[in-house]
Amino acid sequence: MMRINKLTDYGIVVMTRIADMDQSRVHTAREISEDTRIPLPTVTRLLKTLSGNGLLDSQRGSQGGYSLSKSSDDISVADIIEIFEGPIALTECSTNTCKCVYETKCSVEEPWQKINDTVKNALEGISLNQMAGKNQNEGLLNLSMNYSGGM
Amino acid sequence: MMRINKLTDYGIVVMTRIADMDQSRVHTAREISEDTRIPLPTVTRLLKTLSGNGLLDSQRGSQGGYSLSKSSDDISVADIIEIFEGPIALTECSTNTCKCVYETKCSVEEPWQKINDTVKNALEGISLNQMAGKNQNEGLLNLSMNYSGGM
DNA sequence: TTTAAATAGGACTAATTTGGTCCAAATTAC
DNA sequence: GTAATTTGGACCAAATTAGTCCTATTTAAA
Repeated sequence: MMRINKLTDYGIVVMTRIADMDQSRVHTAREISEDTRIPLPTVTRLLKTLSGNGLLDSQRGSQGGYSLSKSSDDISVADIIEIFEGPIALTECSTNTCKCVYETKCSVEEPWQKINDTVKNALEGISLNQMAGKNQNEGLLNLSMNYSGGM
Repeated sequence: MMRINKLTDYGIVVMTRIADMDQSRVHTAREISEDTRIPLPTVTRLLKTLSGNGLLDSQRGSQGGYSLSKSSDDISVADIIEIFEGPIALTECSTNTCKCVYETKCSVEEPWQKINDTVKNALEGISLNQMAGKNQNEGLLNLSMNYSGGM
């Protein structure tokens, strides 16, 4: 199905949610978990990863929490995906460091790079702002998954 | 890393290889395995899947083998990927049948579909012909993987 | 008509990845 | 000092993926 990972998808959900929240204060993991219905331990992990990679600012201690490190206009979907999945590369050959075994330069390398660039551009072209819609969308949850009936 | 699966990648290698071969005759699994260095049992499986899904014609029995079911111009990378991975859909929300749990129509749905369409178009836009290069490329092997040292 | 060379179909296992949870430490506001 | 948080990392279970193998069927040719 050529999916991005669930956690990556959750990551986007979480970021989108934060982008939709009051930017004047920080938000706790608990708050975000309740809003998104994603279990707290998982949200915790996502937020740690996101802040560890500079997409969120964190504030420790009581009254602490997370907030966007920059404007939602300046955060792309690609940014988030790359944090959870590494560089966007559909195959080994998509990267510039393709090491084909039997060819000094195999013929599929170039088309793959073209494909990959297209995909990458598509993902870089969508900002968090666009994802959020910047209108009310409470309790967003873009996955048809199992947090409805409690797995 | 947001990769397509290894088997899908192999599938593309195999199809590309066949596209580069003499179109006037059929080619056996053994022959393709030797050319690509992908182990025979795996190649066998790939070919079965590809022919079962109409991308290859097969001829049973002695002197049998596989050949492209249509011109390499008319086979896209997307065709191959979809056989191994199902419809191209980066997230559940990418499909038209997104069933968001808490929203009648969540806000991320539309951007995801846009992203997905872009990706899909990119993959549909590259024909096998382009992948093959249609010039000599013996023993192509576009994966930096472990069939050099024999696993 | 027998035999050898192929594909077809599917079961099975091992390896890897992913998803999800939990705990102890550090930090900070009150 | 205490309660509320994030930080860091270990850990396990579940799911997916990769890869192999066996048997049946088909066909060309001896």
